[in-house]
Amino acid sequence: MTIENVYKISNLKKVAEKAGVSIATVSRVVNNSPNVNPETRIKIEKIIKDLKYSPNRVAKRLRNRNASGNLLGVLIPDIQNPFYVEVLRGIEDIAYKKKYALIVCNFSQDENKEKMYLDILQSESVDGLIAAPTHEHDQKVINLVKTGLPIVCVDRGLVDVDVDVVLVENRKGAYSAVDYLAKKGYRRIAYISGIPKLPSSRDRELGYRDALEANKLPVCSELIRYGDSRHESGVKLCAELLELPDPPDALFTGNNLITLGALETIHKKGLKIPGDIAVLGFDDMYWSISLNPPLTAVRQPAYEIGKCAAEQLISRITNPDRPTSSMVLKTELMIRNSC
Amino acid sequence: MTIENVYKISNLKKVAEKAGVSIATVSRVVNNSPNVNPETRIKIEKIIKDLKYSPNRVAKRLRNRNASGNLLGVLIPDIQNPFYVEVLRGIEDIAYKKKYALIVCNFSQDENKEKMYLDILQSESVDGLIAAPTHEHDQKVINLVKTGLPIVCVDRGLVDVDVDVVLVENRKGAYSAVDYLAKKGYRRIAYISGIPKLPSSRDRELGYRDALEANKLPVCSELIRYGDSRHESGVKLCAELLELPDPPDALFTGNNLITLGALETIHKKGLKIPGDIAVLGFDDMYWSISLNPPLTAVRQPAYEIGKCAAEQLISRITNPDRPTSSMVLKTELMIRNSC
DNA sequence: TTGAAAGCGCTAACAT
DNA sequence: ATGTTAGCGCTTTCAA
Repeated sequence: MTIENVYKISNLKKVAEKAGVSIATVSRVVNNSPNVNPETRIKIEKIIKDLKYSPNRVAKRLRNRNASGNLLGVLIPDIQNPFYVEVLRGIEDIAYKKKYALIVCNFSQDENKEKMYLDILQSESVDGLIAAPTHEHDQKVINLVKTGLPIVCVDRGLVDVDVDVVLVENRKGAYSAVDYLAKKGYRRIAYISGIPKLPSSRDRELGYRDALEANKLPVCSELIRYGDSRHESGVKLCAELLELPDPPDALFTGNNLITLGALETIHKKGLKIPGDIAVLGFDDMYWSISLNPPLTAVRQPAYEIGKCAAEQLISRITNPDRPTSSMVLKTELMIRNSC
Repeated sequence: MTIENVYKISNLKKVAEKAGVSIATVSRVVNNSPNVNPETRIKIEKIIKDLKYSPNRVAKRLRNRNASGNLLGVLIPDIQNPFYVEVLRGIEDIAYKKKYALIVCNFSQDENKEKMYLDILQSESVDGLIAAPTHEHDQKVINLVKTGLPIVCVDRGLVDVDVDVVLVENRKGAYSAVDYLAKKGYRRIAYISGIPKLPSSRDRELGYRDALEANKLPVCSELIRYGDSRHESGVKLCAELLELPDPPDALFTGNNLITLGALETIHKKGLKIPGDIAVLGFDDMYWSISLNPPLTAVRQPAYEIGKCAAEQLISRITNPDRPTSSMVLKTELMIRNSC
């Protein structure tokens, strides 16, 4: 393998020189413009191969700020959360298929990072953005939508602005979970909520309340706890619940990180699941079945959420005047042995 | 259209016009060049703020292909593996601190994707790359190193080429695990390896064999199984092991995905841990303690790996002539209740 | 069918 | 201290 084969720094000019044509013609060949003499095309294509020419994405984007640079931004609140990883996988697969590259930005729930990444994404002239904003009033994302940049929100929408969004039926999903618990005979069903300012958390709480009511079970405010969406709040709030004079006999956790935290507490106390306390989590994980006992959970179709979002986004980029739409995907109760 | 005009991004020219100076002067202000009149600077800074000017990263990179565009590439084999997520977190934190943006590319063990992302990264003129190559002979990454692009490898090195690398003591880590098992009295200790062509897998196997020998335990080939690094191979190979005429009394799993798969099989068979079979996994996870029983595991300092790699990379970018180095980080045995 | 040239936004060498 | 300008690699009129 010679050095020339390894270095890959050729550009339009070099190809043009070698072919004895202008860079415009080479550009036309590269971009499959019809107005090229077939013979010229063949000759140039060969040289392109020889020189291992491949277009410089940066120059292309600089030139065509408003055409497609085949670059999408993805803004993720917490890459440690397997839910978002799964969403990302869905996005990646569609992007790969449609030849888009991704700039993935994880802001770890840090609004300063979020702002920085949003600025970078804009500065990089991405063609579009898939984002899970920190909340419905996330002004930074709202402003970006107002610039006209194609954006699709996942998991939560945005207030005061028209934007494509992909959601799941949080309320119904929570209802099905708590209803299942109630029908199984559990009477004191607790709920640990994720960040309460997220619409998804509120909707899940609504579903929880609906199901309690439908099953003629009282809503006890001491059985509802509000955390952030971190592992630690699951640990702590579950402990509080368990130390209640009249502790719950079942626990519905608002998201997977909270579930994991709650499990930690339950195991630490040596409690049996579901004997001492039943557990049902919102968010399934590919290894929920590896838990002991395997966890019953409300599955969000995370991979599909990612796919849909990417498809929506690319469709909007292609056709910016299409009216905004919101997709709502169904959840599924994965029944295993934790309740 | 009007909306787009309102939020139109400003550039050097606009700032220069409004300030009545040349774009060069504005550029000097932006880049903190000393050669600018303090009064001019103040005036320009105000206008920059008013116009919400921020430099266009794409133009900057095109212009300075070899200077710093403050952009790093990260190539990850499997974002579903919590180990890499943790590494990524370490990289992110350093990058954020040093004002580098990241293009994160997950190729999901797909070599075609890997190739595409490598091409994209190069085409995007990243300043440097942190990569976990598919294996030591990964020609695509080797070629990239040969182009002179600053690269740091994590988790595995590269053969035939001089490159910075950040590793952990795989052999020692595995030794400590299996030695612990042996000292606890387990006699038939099985090992499920990850992809055997990875140096890390081989080193862990070496550590396993060392420990067996040191404890005067025979090495039984039927107790060593080779998988890929996926969940499914843990499921399947663990089942094979358990169906042996003389099944193992302890299981050492080569990475976290395999551990999860093995756990799934063990629970499905209704076996007790550690009574029926002890389990010790390579790779700790932040929720290992949420498992039942909490998992004893060899902790790799994944976050630190990411931090070190990012620091190494930035240092190499700053000083390309520094000799290559390899860092080896220590592992830690996290003793819990699964053995 | 092809080429010449402008220009995307920026930096830096050179000039003033 | 400040301005002028070439050029990074590309696409796209406009001309020929």
